[in-house]
Amino acid sequence: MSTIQEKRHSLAHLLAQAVISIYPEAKLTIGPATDNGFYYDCDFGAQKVTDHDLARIQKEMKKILPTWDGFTAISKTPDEAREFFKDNKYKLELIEEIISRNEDITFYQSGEFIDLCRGGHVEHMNEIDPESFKLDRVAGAYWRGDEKNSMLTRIYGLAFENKVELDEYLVRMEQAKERDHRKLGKELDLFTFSELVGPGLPLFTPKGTAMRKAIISKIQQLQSAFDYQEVWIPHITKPELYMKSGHWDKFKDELFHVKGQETDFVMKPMNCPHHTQIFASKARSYKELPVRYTEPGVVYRDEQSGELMGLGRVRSITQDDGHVFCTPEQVKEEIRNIVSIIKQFYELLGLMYEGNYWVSLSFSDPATPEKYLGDKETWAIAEAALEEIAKEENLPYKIIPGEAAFYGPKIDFIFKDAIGRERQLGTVQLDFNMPKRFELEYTDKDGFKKTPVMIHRAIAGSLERFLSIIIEHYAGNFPFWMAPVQVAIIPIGDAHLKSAQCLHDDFKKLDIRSVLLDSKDNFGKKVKRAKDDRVPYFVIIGDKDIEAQKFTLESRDEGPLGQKPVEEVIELFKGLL
RNA sequence: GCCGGCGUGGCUCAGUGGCAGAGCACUCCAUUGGUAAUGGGGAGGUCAUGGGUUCGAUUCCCAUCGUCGGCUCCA
Repeated sequence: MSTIQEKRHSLAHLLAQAVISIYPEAKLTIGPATDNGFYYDCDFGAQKVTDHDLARIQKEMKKILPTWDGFTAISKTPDEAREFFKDNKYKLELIEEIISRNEDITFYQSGEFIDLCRGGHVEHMNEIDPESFKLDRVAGAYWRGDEKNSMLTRIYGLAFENKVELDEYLVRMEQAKERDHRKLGKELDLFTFSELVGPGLPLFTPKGTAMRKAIISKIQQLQSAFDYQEVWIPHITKPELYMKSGHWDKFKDELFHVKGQETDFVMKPMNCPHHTQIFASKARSYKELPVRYTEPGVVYRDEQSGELMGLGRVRSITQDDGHVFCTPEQVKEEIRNIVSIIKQFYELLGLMYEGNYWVSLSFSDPATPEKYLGDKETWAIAEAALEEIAKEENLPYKIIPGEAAFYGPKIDFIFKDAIGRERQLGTVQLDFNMPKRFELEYTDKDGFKKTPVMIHRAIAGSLERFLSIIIEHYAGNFPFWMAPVQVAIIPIGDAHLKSAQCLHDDFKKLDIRSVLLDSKDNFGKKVKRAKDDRVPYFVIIGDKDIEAQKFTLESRDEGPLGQKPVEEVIELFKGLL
């Protein structure tokens, strides 16, 4: 019995044959299996292939499928291979690479169709259920993933063991759409975009802003154990700041440039260089280290328009940023403290459990040293330190070369989102380079000036991206502390309005976000509004409650909780903050 | 930025080469109600924007903008 990946890869061959029989001029390139199906990248030349053509191609695949039995390997000499694909520059490029690696060149034949392929197919095509796959969409993809190359047309197919599994997948995708943060953001009135303001620039409504504040203050609460000091910096700077930090060479094209009357400025795309200048503002002693600055700062990046996606990728980004300046001896403890904040925060959100997250030790790529600041030895020390901590903290880590920031290696926390996609959230970054470039120093015990180490960290990362993930994670059913509206107060009739208003005022004094549903809607409609808004609790006030001097309480997650005296309601809510 | 799809009241969507439609939301009137939509009226749209074809374009064509799915990028 063949594996699902072998089936998927075999379907890629079938797709290629279907493409060729409909578009004989098309040039095939590569066609691998993916984790939900397969694709084939084709060069259709001037011919335009769109989603509307998929049905026809799929029909052709189903027509060819029963005519194939298995895959026969054919060995070819380099010259035979070159001759076979003499009209296909993509395959020729692949063939030359295989030759240069001294590997055998294999072709596989199925039916009339022959393709360059290293293998991994089903033994017989009758293992493939014709109802188990479906062409999904067309997309553009650069040849070899390089944007300098020409763009090919990629045809994506979905494929599973059988129709039931395929249908289940399609249902899961439909369900994912239901919790899409863009849809829920609109329904729950959390944020909006304006064509006048521009793409990638989200505007947060009062409700969305309440959530942002709740998240920021939760992080502040968790980090308060570690003596962070809040700072504030302007949103623009002279470009010289980034020339000195090293950001300029790498990112100058992605900065927003601001033309002043006499001097030109740029919008800050990150906070660290500004923060170094606060550290540098006076002489520092080893006695005051570590110095820990934090700021929920907004940065601006001119992201490519095609990259923007709801709150997932924006041009105005709020970072729950923090920078620690410390001695080399203090590095490990500081990083451990940050890891502990990240752990607490994501445990609270129910994301931090075995199997749902992993840790990327994002290291430099030795093959491309020009991408990084500083010398090899410093990098080796920094990377060794991070790995040591990851081991000591028992983090499920993998070393990912080439994922480092240009100034230092990172510990990135990667969580699975609502539909199983991996999303990077918290990050700790070790930086020996920027302090040197900014000539930061402190006077050590021995009276000598020394360079501090800088640690960059973010708990939520980008607040916007964090929100997009958390909205989908909870499907809008936010925990009490984060919910934009925490309690809905529902008076049954006008006679109960006064009492409802009193309770509303009590909540306000306690910083509990309540809403009083005092419209003329009838009771059922008010209940519907509270439920539609996914308010965690609602309180009902009617004759029975006023008589009993209690309130009827209902929880979104647990259902009716019966009548409670006001003190008990308030105690319950305080406990949830 | 690149490849492809899609743009109709605030929202969700019908519809058509010949007067622009519904439900929800909004507003007004009546209804005074105990767990998911009370009834009736009203207002609201240059059919994304700009060109073109046509007697006539929301509808067909082109461009721009926005958005969605990918690719590339991500300090």
